[in-house]
Amino acid sequence: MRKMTRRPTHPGNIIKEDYLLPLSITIKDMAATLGVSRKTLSKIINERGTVTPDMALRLSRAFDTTPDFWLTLQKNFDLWQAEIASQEWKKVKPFPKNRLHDHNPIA
Amino acid sequence: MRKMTRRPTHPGNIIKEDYLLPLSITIKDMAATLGVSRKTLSKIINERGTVTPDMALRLSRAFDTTPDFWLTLQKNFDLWQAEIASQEWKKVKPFPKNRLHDHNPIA
DNA sequence: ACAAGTGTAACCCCTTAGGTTACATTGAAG
DNA sequence: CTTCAATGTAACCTAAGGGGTTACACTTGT
Repeated sequence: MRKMTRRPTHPGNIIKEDYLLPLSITIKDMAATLGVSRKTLSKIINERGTVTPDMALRLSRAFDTTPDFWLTLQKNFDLWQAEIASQEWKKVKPFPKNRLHDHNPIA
Repeated sequence: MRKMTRRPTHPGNIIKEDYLLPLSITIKDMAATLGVSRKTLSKIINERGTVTPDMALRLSRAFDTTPDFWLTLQKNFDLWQAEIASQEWKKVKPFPKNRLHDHNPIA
């Protein structure tokens, strides 16, 4: 199991680098196109906001991508955040593996 | 571009079918092992709760899986929910592709 | 009958997405 | 220099939701 050591790319960074700047469009106008407030898009682009499922759908429409692309970026970012936000989850003790068959039905 | 799929598998279903039942453990005990309340785990198993990043980390520890596995299941479920929860996102008009260089072949 | 496991409601606290409005700053255009 | 659009952001509001506890009704195995 690979552990993530560096901060994952925030979806806002992709929006900015690959769409906002190349298109030479303002945040204000892009927000209007996406049908969200300027604040919402601004927060995401400045990596202080979250790409919600609804936002991912809007981005996928606007930029001809998959909503999954955006949500995966956000998921990886959220996971990285959760890993460092608390250490409580590390106290969880694993169940004995000998009783598990991973994703196979029990014999 | 894949469209409307069936209702994605909820992570709670995986927990139940692949771990709870094979291990012959109670929700009460599993919740204790995960370090969450019975209510929280019960909701997830009955597909009324969400696997949060923190919960994904706990599940990954308990069942020797990756947190990503659980979060991806939840992400797909959330996306499916968002698609049918509202139609507003369909009103978003795409930006002209001819000026983008992202994941599409350049014209 | 009894006890355990369970779903769930009621109630609490806390966080957060997203909208509006307002304000200070920046930068470009005049 | 002046003007103004764009921007980041704070303040404020609403709605939603996660997660905890407690309590209650129901089911099932003993």
